[in-house]
Amino acid sequence: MADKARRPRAFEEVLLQVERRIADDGLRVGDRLPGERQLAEQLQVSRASVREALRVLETLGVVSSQAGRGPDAGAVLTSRPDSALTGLLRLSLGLSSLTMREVIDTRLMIERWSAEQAARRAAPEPSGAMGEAMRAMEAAGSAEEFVEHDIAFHMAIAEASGNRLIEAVMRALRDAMRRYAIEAVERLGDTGVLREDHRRIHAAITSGDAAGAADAVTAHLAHAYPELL
Amino acid sequence: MADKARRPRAFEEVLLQVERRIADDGLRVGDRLPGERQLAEQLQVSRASVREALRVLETLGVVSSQAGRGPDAGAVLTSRPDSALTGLLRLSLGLSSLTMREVIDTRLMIERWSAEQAARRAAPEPSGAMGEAMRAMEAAGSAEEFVEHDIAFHMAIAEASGNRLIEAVMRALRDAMRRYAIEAVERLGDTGVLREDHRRIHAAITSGDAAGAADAVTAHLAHAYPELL
DNA sequence: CCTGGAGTATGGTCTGACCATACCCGGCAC
DNA sequence: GTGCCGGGTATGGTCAGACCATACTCCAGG
Repeated sequence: MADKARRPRAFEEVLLQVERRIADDGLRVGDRLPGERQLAEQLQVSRASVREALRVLETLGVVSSQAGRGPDAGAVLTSRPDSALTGLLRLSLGLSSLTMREVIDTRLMIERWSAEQAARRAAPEPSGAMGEAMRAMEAAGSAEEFVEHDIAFHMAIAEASGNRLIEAVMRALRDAMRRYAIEAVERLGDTGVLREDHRRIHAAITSGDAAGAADAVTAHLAHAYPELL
Repeated sequence: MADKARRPRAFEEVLLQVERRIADDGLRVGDRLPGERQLAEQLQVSRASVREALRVLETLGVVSSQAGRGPDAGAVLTSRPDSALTGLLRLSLGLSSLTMREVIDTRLMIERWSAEQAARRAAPEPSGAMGEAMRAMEAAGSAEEFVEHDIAFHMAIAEASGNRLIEAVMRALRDAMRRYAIEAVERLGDTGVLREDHRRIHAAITSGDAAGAADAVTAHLAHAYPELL
């Protein structure tokens, strides 16, 4: 007999219906969902079940709830995948179901790819975010501060890749491993090597040297996490 | 005054406490959380709020709830990040906040990397999962069936990379784009090119040819999604 | 020793109430 | 007429308590 496939829970039904409505009605970011009470009546479930479904959607970064009244109130469709990914990774690391090695390897894969893409596009770098982050790192007074600007530097590369999915994953990775990165910097003591790496990466990208950028990224991570690579 | 930082909601407090407990008590996968009623009393919130928090954790793939009694009942810590990632991607695609191009590009990045890693490890492929999937694809009678085994083939590569995070992301990607993949196969009509690609990828990996495996993967995706690459 | 049913702990769901927030709008003061 | 101010109201946030469904535990009886 095998697959029992237990009766779906009420909130799962709500989830399906809402998802279907998003697809069928062509709802976009910024549109509003019906109120909790209204949704409950339409789907013949209790408001509590509707709320559980909305909580799931909120966790997935698909809706954002605001109390009160007016155009901004209620459950509004949004799109912020980062927070969900971050929570996911942080908890997975907390549960030791992922090793830091796996996270760093993933980061290496993403950063090599992003740097290559960014170098191929070459031109843009309109915001000058990478340069600004590099300057801020020079002036950083603590490991925390240094890492903060380091994240900004690497996120600028991910943004320059032009792929929002990869950018979101990268953001989540960095957020989840922030503490670990700070410890790594403290352990390292001198950040001179890292800053020099950044200069090389930046130079390779702005000069359009994709292969050089990828190699520089690889060397950089090896310097930052010698215990892993 | 700027940052109001509205009062945290009750379930968010529960979330924090549970997360803290996981870290402090060193809880591992398989351990159980207190019952909903007990948690509600300990944290001085209603059971509804506890349930909303648990629903979030379940969404993130951190706990799994089972009714009834006994060792397997209650909220058990698990680790299945795939489902959360899948929902996230599926909804993001539904909301058009991600394009298929971004998803395919990400897939290309992951598959190239996985194939390279798998080739470097070379030896294993103990389960013969790749070969089995290839045989099943030969016998497939419909696009749906073909894609199902195609997913199995590519997941076998991701598994062979040895990185569970990347494997989880890959699983989510394939699940979220299943429908799109089926349509692509139907549009293509003849799967001969794809099957030949699979053979080349498999041969490169088993012979330890990392660069060849990566190139074969790139060619494969270009054949499958000519409109994008 | 085995078997079956009562007991019970757990999640799943519903109801109905009340609070907090924030817009909307009408009326009042100027 | 203009402006402010306060009630009305729709929305999410929270709670308490009840009942149902499920599945293990344990003990009585064969």
